[in-house]
Amino acid sequence: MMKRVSSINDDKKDFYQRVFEITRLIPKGRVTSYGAIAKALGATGSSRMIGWALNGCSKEHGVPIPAHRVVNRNGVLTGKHHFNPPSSMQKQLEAEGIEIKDDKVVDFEKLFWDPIKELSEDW
DNA sequence: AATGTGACACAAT
DNA sequence: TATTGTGCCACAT
Repeated sequence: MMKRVSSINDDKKDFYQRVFEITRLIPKGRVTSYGAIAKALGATGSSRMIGWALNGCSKEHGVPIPAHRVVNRNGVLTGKHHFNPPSSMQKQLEAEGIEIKDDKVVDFEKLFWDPIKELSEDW
């Protein structure tokens, strides 16, 4: 019988879990975008859901979710207002060596970490 | 049940 | 290049 593989699962419930997994996989000092994660999950165009999922990450105690490494496709820290304090997002990024200028990630393209590219190795 | 909102992204203007 | 409108899907009221 088919035991559910972690990679292939249509349960919506796992969608959030999937987002957490990928977010957790973001290497230190790197960033990714909501759209990239959505695409990696096969939910292209549903990038807004990523934000919703991450919104609950704060409540997922026990597993640290580096949500601060997720920004929009423009490299802007759009979700900083959901941190407390909001400035902590930039602070954490800077602590990892990421430079922030005007709420934007410097060299975003260079620091961008594509989940699909990484996941395609094993998945 | 319907409507509005949201941590986005893309096309058109 | 910047703004605006539309699509997307889940959740709150």
